[in-house]
Amino acid sequence: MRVRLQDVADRAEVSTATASLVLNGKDDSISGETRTRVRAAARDLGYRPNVLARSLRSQRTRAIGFISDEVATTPYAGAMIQGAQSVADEHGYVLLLANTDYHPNVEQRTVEALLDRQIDAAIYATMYHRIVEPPTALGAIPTVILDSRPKDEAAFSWVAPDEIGGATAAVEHLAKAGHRRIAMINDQVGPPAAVEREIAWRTVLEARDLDRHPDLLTYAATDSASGAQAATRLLEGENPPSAVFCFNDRIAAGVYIAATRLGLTIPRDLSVVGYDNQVLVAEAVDPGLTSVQLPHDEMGRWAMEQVLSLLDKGAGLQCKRMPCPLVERGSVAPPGQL
Amino acid sequence: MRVRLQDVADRAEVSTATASLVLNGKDDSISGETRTRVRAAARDLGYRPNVLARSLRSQRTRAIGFISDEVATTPYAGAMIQGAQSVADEHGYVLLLANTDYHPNVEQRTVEALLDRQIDAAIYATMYHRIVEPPTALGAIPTVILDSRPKDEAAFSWVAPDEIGGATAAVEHLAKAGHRRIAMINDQVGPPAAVEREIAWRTVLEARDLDRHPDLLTYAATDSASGAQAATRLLEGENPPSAVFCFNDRIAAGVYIAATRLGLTIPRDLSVVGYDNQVLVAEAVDPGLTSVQLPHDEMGRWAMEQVLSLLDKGAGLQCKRMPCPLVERGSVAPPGQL
DNA sequence: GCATATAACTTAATCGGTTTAGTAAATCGA
DNA sequence: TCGATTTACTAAACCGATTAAGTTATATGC
Repeated sequence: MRVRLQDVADRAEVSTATASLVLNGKDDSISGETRTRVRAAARDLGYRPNVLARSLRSQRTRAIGFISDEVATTPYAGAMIQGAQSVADEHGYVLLLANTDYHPNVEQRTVEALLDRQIDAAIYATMYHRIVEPPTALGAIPTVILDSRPKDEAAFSWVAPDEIGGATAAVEHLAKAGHRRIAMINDQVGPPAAVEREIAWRTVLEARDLDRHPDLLTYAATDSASGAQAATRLLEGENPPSAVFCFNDRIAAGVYIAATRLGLTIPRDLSVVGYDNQVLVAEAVDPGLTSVQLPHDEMGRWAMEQVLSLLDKGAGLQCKRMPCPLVERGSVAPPGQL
Repeated sequence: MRVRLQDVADRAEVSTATASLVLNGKDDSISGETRTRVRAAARDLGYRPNVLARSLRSQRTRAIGFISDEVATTPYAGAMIQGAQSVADEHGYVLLLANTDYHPNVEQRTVEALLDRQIDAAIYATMYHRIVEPPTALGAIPTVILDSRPKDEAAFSWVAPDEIGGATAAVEHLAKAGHRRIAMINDQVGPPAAVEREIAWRTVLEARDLDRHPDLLTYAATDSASGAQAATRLLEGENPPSAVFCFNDRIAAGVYIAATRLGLTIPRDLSVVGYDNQVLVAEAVDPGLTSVQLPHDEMGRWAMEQVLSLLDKGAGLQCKRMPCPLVERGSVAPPGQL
């Protein structure tokens, strides 16, 4: 059986009230002699407070619900949990995990289960950047949206990747290398990330007055096989690009496959930039893939920090676009003389 | 303010005792009329029990601590959390996350924080298969080890990948394709997974009386660049293999890179099998990499099921080697005439 | 007709803390 | 010297449930 405050109080020959006051540092009116006696008793017995009991009384659990659609889809998205978890830990908070499985009923049930456990606040996370509408039950507690944007942007604090910035950096990087025919292979499903990256791509083409032939934009599913198909279309077309900006690294891997099959060498004959900076993919290809990094860890940390400042300081809502840095490897070179 | 049992009782004009009995189905001695009144009141008010209060009284929180060294290293290891989480969810349990950061002090602190919250049991997980010694504090509650083996194998329930089975399947697959010179590139650090996979490789070579030249075994760090170096050594040596079994997919990706640079085509000139079945890597290369899958999701589920049966049925300790199935893609063919 | 069993509740203790209000003794001021 | 503070504690309420032990009215047995 665990040691209770009562046991400490007994050993120090004081009441539980006194023991509690001492151990919580509210001991202005406790004599020094008693203080040391209580502390010694607690130490000797190895006393640890029962957080449940304390929470029941104080109406604060120091637990944060981490609700996400799933944990494991995108490999490095776990870094968001990691980031959030470590900030929570630094402040003596704990993370309660829950999944929605992309299903409103499950979500409803799961959010209620967390609220039943009296979580102080919640992080509503998604494994990829999209537009979400958190369940109304979460209105009862501070909630921060992680890696997505709420339908009503003014109702929540949120953090999402700066897709425009990341994609702009990628395309600028290609343009600065001298490319004038920069194609894009985008996600055919068209999530917000795809829309924004496409806007950025188009904007750079216009700003620098590069080739804007409609053939330069094509779509694929987000796997390497589809990426290879799309790249083949581009490269065998009438106006093949000298560089390709891809929605993600898997598509970019497909571009490598297509290029090799067509006898093209990267980066001599074709430059490629991906998105996500999935190290596993980016380093599995030769030469390494230059890619834009999604700041999962930073977003997770930011979200938790925002949660805590909503809780502690009663701060106001905030939203943040987290920068997506370009990670250079070997897949970009000046255009050749094809 | 949340609706309390007291509010329900008031509305139904009964005591909280009666309300509690009705809502928990222990209503043998409650009249049908009262039953419906209480249930209606609960429904009308949207009553949800305070799990904290219930747990304090019942001494069971239905919370399981999930302690791991880190969350996000190996991309798909998050599938372990996912597996554990979904089983927990099915049984009305919740997961409390904690990290050890591979640091004994952090581990100590973090485990105590979980115990202070009165978790019913714990899963002690690692992001790769190794030998662990969980903190003694965990002796107080049922604990299952996930993706590792305890130093004292009889002291805990545990589940780890069946490395021998997986590696045997991989090497047998190559042997059955007709290869007699099957090399292995193993992890130079030598974790248990590496030791066991090497034993399996050697055993198949002996059982089938294949070439066992010492040059056929070499070591690398577990990234593609090191894999490429090791593969180059093998392929430029005096007795190049016709097939390579790699410790993991990243090394295998390096083998592709080396092969291509040496003008060899996979699988015509060289067959390759990896380990981990990291889809991102396996599909980023051309042809797709045949690989052995680590059963993260299944192990996570098994661990949680074991935890629950220790809790509910007071079952005994168990340990389990989870099968690692071979996933065939296009990197294996009969040996050529080199 | 009276003790006893049963039905249908309620009272109050309990889980393990925190905190407000209160008390007794020591100290102070005039 | 006596009321007013101050010091150093403690008693008891409280958080929101669960549950063992009563309580009251009605039904049953003989």
